[in-house]
Amino acid sequence: MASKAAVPLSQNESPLKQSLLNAKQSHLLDQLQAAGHELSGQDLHARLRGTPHGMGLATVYRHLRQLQQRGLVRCRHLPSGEALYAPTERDEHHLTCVDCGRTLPLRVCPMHDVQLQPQQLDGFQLLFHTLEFFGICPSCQDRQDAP
Amino acid sequence: MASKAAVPLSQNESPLKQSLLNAKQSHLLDQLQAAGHELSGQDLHARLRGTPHGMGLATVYRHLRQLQQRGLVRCRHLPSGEALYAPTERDEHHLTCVDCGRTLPLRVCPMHDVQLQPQQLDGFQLLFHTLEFFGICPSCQDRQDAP
DNA sequence: TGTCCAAATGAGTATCATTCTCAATTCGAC
DNA sequence: GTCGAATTGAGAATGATACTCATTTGGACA
Ligand SMILES: [Zn+2]
Ligand SMILES: [Zn+2]
Ligand SMILES: [Zn+2]
Ligand SMILES: [Zn+2]
Repeated sequence: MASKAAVPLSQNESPLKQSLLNAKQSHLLDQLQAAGHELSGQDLHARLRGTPHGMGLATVYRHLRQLQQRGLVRCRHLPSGEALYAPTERDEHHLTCVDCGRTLPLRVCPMHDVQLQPQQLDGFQLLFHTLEFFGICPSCQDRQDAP
Repeated sequence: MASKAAVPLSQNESPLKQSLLNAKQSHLLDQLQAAGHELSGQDLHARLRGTPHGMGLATVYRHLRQLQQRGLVRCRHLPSGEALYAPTERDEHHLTCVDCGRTLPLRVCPMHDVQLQPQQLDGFQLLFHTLEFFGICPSCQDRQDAP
């Protein structure tokens, strides 16, 4: 993640992002995009500490909420209750073991081309979705069969 | 606890349910099915208090976890962090406003007939899924347009 | 450049759902 | 009835997130 040539805000920066985000929000989004995987609020706070873009924990959570409200970031909750954040542009979901908690990323989003009926939307402007699968992983299946 | 001859457990009781659940777990599941909508752990504890099926909060959460591990119950987390539980047999999902939090139940599950590729499952035994949509409700759209 | 106000910030504190601890109780087998 | 194992629940601990409020920042304006 180190760096992309000093260009703080990436090239794929959208007009939306430019017009609506302040510097700290952009840094959070950059961090999430660069990480390549989900991060918790605490993770983000820890990663930015010491860098020129460090910010307080309260600010991290405040901006994560706003990024969600703009549809740029989505979060899911682990069974532990911890919330993990990811950019919505990365349309990834997971398969999680209800027993040991092991998590497996899915390569494609099964909702990719499924459309919600406009009548179901009831006027809502759709921003993003969360989709998670739960099951029992192979090793937990074995443990259950022969304990 | 009181009696079981009296058939407190409903007629739709499946073999799975009979063989794997104890009395308290069945009462929790019955309560969730009877409610017709999602309930939090606190809700369940409050509803059962005073009835012959009352149980401690710790027990409620313990059994909710086990019901999830058996694939009989699923939960989703509100932005507030509160977890809401529902029976997996009720395949319902929601559309939630990221601004005011208003929630709209969807009538049908868009994943209903979408199948996950076996190769994606990597040996997992699939139990259930969670799917939630997020957007901006009509009244919050208005407020944003003309503040 | 100096003054002003509104918005943004963050250290510390509060909240609150969930989990943990462990002594007491219940269950089941003999 | 007795004994060990499993279940239970009251209360305390945990931990992520939200809140408070005094301070800082930033830009408009003179
Ligand atoms: Zn597992
Ligand atoms: Zn998706
Ligand atoms: Zn709204
Ligand atoms: Zn569904």
